[in-house]
Amino acid sequence: MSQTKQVEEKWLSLWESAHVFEVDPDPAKQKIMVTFPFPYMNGPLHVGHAFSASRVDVYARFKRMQGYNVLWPWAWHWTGQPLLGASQRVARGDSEYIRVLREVDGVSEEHLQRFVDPKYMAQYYTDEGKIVARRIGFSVDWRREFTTVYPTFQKFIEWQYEKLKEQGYVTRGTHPVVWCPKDKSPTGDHDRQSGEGVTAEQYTLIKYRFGEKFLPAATFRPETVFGITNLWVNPDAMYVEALVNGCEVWVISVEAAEKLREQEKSVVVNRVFKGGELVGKTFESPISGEVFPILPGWFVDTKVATGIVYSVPAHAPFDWLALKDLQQDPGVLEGFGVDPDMVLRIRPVSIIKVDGFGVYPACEIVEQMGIKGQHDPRADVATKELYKKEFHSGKLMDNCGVYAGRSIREVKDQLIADFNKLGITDIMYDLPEQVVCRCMTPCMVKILSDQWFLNYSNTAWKEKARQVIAQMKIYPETARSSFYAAVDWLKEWACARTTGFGTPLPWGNGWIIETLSDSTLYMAFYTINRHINQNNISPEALTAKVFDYIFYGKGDKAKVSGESDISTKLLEDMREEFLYWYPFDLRNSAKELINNHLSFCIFHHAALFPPEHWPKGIGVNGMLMVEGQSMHKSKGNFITLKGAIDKYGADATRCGLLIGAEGMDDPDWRADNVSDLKSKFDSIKSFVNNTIIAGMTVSGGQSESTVLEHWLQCKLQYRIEEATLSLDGLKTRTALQTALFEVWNDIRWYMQRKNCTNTALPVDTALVDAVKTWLKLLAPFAPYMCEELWSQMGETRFISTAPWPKFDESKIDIAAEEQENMITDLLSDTQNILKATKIAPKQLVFYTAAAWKWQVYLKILEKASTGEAKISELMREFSNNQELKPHMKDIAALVPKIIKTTTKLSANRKANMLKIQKVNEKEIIQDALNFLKDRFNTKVNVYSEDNNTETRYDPKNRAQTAIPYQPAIYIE
RNA sequence: GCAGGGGUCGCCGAGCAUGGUCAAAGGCGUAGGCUUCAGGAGCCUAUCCUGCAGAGGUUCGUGGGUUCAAAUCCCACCCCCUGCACCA
Repeated sequence: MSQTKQVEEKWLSLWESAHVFEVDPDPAKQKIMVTFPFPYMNGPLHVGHAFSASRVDVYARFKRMQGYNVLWPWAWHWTGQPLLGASQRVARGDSEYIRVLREVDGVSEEHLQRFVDPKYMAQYYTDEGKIVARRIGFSVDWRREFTTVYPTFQKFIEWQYEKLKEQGYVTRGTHPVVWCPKDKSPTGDHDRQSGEGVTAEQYTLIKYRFGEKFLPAATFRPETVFGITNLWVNPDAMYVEALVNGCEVWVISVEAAEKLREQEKSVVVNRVFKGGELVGKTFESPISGEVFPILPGWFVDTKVATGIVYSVPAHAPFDWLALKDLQQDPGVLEGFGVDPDMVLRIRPVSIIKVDGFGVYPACEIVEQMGIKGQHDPRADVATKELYKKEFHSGKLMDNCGVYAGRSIREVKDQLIADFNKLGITDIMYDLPEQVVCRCMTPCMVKILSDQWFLNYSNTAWKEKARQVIAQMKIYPETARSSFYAAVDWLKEWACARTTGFGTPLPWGNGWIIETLSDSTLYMAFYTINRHINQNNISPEALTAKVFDYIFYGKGDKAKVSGESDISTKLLEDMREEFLYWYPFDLRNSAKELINNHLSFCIFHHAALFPPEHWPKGIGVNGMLMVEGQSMHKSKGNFITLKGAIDKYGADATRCGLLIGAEGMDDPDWRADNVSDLKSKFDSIKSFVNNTIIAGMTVSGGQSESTVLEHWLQCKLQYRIEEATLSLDGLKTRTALQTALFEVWNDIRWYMQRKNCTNTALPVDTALVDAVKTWLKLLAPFAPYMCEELWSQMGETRFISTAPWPKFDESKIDIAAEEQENMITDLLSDTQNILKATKIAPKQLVFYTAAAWKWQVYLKILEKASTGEAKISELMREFSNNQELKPHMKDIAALVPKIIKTTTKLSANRKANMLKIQKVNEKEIIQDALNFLKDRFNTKVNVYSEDNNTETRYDPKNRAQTAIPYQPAIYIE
């Protein structure tokens, strides 16, 4: 077993046997409750789950170290259709699916056999999931675990839905769905063989009068009815005359008759015939009463809508092309009894004025694009482009009745409503593309009647949901607008279906609450489920009155206890536990859930809980990519969490995920980066062991407390501040970067400056403290490594519960900071010169500025930080100064130079320099001499400009160019 | 199409609210050096272009504009991601 794995197992079992993450209410402590949407158990946990959940865990661990009582519960989602579908695919022997189960999920043959039972499958993944969720180090209180098919949980859901219904949030209605006629069930994306993402589109049927009968022509653009010239039917396809809803006879395609039967229409076919029979006859527009001919259109696809299409050649490229073809080749009309002259007389009727086009946009665009005929594929492109333009910028012309002068955009909905009222239109749904069910049956649109909805259209409910958002923290803040947009946009949501796992609607016959609708309020259930699990409370005992008492404090507890067989003590405990933990402080998930799950959660809390129990914070993050691509089992880039931990260990996996992104950006999992991270952790381990722990034994705790130690401690304070602020804002990436790399860089710089890299030299207590702080800052991210090193450094308690470092103002040492700033500036200036001159140095000499220059420098700084440094003003002041007077000639040259360099300084540094006043640069450089020698691998000397010229080595007379904080440099 | 979020120096990414401190943090990669029996790791240095003295030039999706000054503000355009429903 690898060392990493040993360490992981060791600490996991120590945490668990010490019950570190099992938390009960503690009135003495402030609480934090964090949650992560329960994962759906039709497959193993993967690195995508781990990314979102790791953010939760890091936050939980951080808050725990800050002294909060932190609850982080977990559960498993079994509700819904996919588990059944998956199980059926195994039962059916779907070889591709089974291959994936074997190779990606790593399911053994023995288990696979039993996957024909969906519950077995779900239990398998749940068990596996729990093992990896523990291994990755999630600090979960497992006593509160459940799956959504637990009868006790279902009692909670029943209670929730009864409440929603009481308050009028549940409504009934009809809804079009993509439907598999064989399964007799809605076919969601997951159940489809092909046609993913396809949804029903609504056509307007304009019922043209055809004697006593009707020709319902389907369109998305009913406004074009004003520009009709003729109808198209496919002369070779089969049509029917059918009695629709017992009152009207419709002429439609055979396929359409089938489809309309599923759309709440009774359709009785009287007669079947060939479309050619219709050609040459005439019909009447219901709007104008005008009479038009029926012409042959072989392009008409009877599988689409009604198979009857009306022609608007002025605005529809296809219609124009088809008409032109007929006019140019009248021969095809033979045998239909159509007068070719009549066809030749047909002229487009323009009804829409659109920018960039003349009277007949369709004719123009066909001309412009050089489209040859109706079979030219670009005809489709032209159609799309023209439709778009007309919809957005088109205005209806005078021949459009009451709609004249209005834009299509603003008038469309009104027009459809008006036509409906007049009874001249109907609606029909159809699929824009073919959809095939997993059972290989082509799907159609069905209108489900008596469907149950959650009425998210309810304006009062929306308003309440907005209030929930307003009082909540959103991480990152930029996502807030998405939540408001989601609340505005949500409308009726079908909350029940007839198949799959889940809780039956308490009042509905055979309806099961669907999966997104049973995941909205359950966070409250975590608070009490510990008691339910531990006391084996039966589902029967969990009556509505029990929940009313626990969540609302309603009713007399003695009476409730008597009726439910739950002791009053237990009832009280549950009530208190709920009140203690609720509301949750953070719920974190991927951004794709904003529009459904997370918004539903907001809605349901708004509906059922008072403001004091409304969610306090929601976090969203991007979608995990793998090597730059979205992760899919089918793409072969699917990474299970188990696989990742086995390969890189828990710490590197966590950090590899979190270093990828924060905010709404999509993190990218790159195997190379994760293994780099793993080896980085290895070197941290060896650094702590070989340098720090070994050094501690040599030195036995010496403390030098030089400026360098102060500098290290000071820097650390900034890192603490940055990491703490970042974590409070759930900026896990910034926090990790600070905790890992920035602190590391500080420590490295310290080590270099002390010339104590590598070997087991004595280490200063300041360094030991710094390393301990470092481990604490890293502990939420890499808990296993940190526990291990923490204990190796002699600490006997868990780092997981050690106090989080606090920013300590007293450790800020601006003089130390400026000293090191000066050294780094000197270093980079020298290197810059070396690079430009390409000199191989024999000797380096630094000259620090004369004392009088400091007076000048500080005066300029003072001026620059309060306002503008004016040269003339400064010169006047300096010439009045007796000490400076002798240097006026030099000062004249110096002042503009200093002004230039000081403008480059940050306001913060200027302020610090002013506070410190003059520093002894020579001494500082003197102290850094060994370091500088090392760095440049040559002799280094330092002189002060004040020194006597004779004792100073300065062959090129550089010393005079020295400026405070910018010593002159001479390279030999 | 609609809604929300984005486009930064080889890559990943900070910065943009509150314009100047920005050739623009940090990480990765690459190159050179040290260390090492060797490999790896570690440590150091460099990494837009130019430059024999700490400097200059050209960059932040594209094109305009505001300003003494724009990665940052305004306008237009192009491109990418997420969602668009009965499905987790």
